[in-house]
Amino acid sequence: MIEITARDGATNARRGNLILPHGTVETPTFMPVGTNGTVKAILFSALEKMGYRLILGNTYHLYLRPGMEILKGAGGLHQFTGWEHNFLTDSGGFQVFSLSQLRKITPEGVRFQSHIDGSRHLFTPESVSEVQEFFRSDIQMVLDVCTPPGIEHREAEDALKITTDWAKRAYKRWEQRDPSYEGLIFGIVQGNFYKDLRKRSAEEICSIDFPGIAIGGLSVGEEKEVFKEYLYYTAQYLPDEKPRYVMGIGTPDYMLEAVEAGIDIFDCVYPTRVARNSSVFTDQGIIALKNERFKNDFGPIDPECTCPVCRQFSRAYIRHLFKTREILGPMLTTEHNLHFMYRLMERTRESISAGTFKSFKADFLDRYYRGDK
RNA sequence: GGGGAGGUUCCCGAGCGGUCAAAGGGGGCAGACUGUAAAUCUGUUGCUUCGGCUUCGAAGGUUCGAAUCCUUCUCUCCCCA
Repeated sequence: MIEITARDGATNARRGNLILPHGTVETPTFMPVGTNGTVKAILFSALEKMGYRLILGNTYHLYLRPGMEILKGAGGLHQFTGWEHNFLTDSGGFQVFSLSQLRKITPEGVRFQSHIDGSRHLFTPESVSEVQEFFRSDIQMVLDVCTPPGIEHREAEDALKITTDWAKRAYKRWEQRDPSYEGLIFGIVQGNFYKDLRKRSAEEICSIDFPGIAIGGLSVGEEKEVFKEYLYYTAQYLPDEKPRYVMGIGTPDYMLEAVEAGIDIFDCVYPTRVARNSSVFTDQGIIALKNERFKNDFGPIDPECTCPVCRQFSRAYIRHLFKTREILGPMLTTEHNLHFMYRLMERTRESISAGTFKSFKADFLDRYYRGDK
């Protein structure tokens, strides 16, 4: 559940505490993505030190490797990985989307082939909930059908219907969980880029008493203006008293839009993925450290940043690490980017409490877009 | 001293008479990345006033035409003495 501790007033932005089995998470919050039970290129201890209390794991990947036997044997994801705070686990719905050539959706569930060894598997809303229970996931996500922009209304509606049906089945299965398992389950709104379908999906999903609601199917290749339009449009139908989660967004501009729309949680591979490709966030935009112009730049990534990386290492050195393909390069940029994201959320929360979110967002984005890196 | 192999665009390396400014790697440069099949992928990499111009160790030669054939020189590596 979520307790709202402050509201911005001028916008729908809100601050709160998300109470979960492995501790409270301050919202709005960004979740780093840890697909395989690790946030790539960084230690849990570093995440913890930054302040992260909730990260994402992936059902699809963990189910395939190491597999259920090992995860059950370990006693769940926390025990297996050593991450002592919360895990939200994605259902595999997105992999059904992104690995579309390897799967077939039926009303029963999704049949798919492993991208690793081609082996055949079936995910149903029930089985996916059960798997996530075995993970001892703090927030499990329902299996859903995520669709790309540009499809016909008819096709989007079909996906919506299946998503709603699966949501009901998943919720029912979750209600029958083992009493010792305290994890929550979130429903996911779909509806593609059709307003009637978004509204309908939101109403159908919200009619089920999920402890939290996610907006899915955004940031799947549509234009930013379209993203914003459907974000705000969909968010208005979500219940105020429940945690709200927009799946798959993670650039400062998208995140601040989501906060303004009243969203509490987001996740994204972006900050960690681009970090491994040498891009780093600063208040003045994103820069690619592998670029030649940084070879003699002995200053920190971001002079305003207080992270350990910025205190100790220069742009020129990190560029050198990337040019030489040293593993430390991605490690340092990942740490910086996650620190940046945490700080951005922290500043966002502070501005909501102060009632200055609107101007904080405007000022931040003004500098961010202006560049001057 | 004798015998053999070879010098290709930043590097390695293919090419062995025209379709070659020259395959393929590497390196360089740039771009992309948004519920992670990603420490990945894509583009580009002689000069150009875009008509061309210069380039395959050097200099000559054969040919309509040469990185590719011939001669000499030069350098490198290997084997034998």
